[in-house]
Amino acid sequence: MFSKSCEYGLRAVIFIAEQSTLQTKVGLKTIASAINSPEAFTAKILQILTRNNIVTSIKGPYGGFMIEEYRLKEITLSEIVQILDGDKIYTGCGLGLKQCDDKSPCPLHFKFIEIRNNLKKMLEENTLHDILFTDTEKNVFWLKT
Amino acid sequence: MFSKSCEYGLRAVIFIAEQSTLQTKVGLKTIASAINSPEAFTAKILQILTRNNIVTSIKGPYGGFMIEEYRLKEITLSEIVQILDGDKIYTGCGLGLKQCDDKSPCPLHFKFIEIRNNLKKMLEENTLHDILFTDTEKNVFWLKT
DNA sequence: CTAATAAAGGATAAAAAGATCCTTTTATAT
DNA sequence: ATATAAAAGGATCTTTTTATCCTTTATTAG
Repeated sequence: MFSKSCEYGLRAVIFIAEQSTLQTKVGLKTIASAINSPEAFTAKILQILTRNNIVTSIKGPYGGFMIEEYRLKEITLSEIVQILDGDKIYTGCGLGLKQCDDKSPCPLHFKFIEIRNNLKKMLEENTLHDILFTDTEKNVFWLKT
Repeated sequence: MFSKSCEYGLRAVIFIAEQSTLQTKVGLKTIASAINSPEAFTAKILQILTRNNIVTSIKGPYGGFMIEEYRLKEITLSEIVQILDGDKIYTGCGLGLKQCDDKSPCPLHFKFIEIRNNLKKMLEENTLHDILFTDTEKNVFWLKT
């Protein structure tokens, strides 16, 4: 569904968000080991997320990554996915046709947009805050990757 | 959503199915140009689909690919997707975690399985026959890739 | 000011997906 | 039987994605 970059990105952001609610800033090593992702690759993804103002980074000793409290209710999963995977997941045809829309639909078009709209809706409706506070086993799942 | 192989495969199968209802067997060149896919790559995909008894191939002059009439109501989109992309689309965690299920769910788990189940249901419920006969502009869309 | 720490960023490498080429096998018409 | 047409299959190449390494920049404590 999502690229590896996007999966790592989402995991990283959710983890950072979680720690941020505890007023804790986290470094790359901590993040990568918590979410079980390759460190250097995760660094690249965090750079992108930093440039796109999803996370805030602080350089130097005692530095790390964090997300401002007020941003938790603003940032949606959709934004993160769009930054890391673009919008092909929202706009792409199921059969990969360039020209496929309501006017000239592929044979799967109408069945497909239904699914895609559900996904889109879900990603747009869920902010980091929502994800953190409907988590059934908060802070626990990370240990089981 | 799907890999390129799977997109080409679905397009090829739908095209072959369409032609098969007209009692017409089609060759690789015809298929690749109709569905706008790379010929040699499409050949590989058709090999896989032949081995998996989705399409029937006939070698030699006047050969080509076809789908038996009675198979049209049996073959679902789901089968084709599973053959070409495996079942990660059905079973994989949205965040890419190995261990993620109802018992130890990732933070997106319950929101995700809803989407995935919709997709699964759609692919399982639609046979080639269904796709062919709910196509709004039958035989036309291929020309517009 | 210096040493140390941590993120940023450039360059490169490895793996996977996508695509092509060429030879072999099978079947058909003449 | 032979020439030909078409799919099967092996080998190889290209591109994209995933991943690593190393140098530079920024920040902090002492």
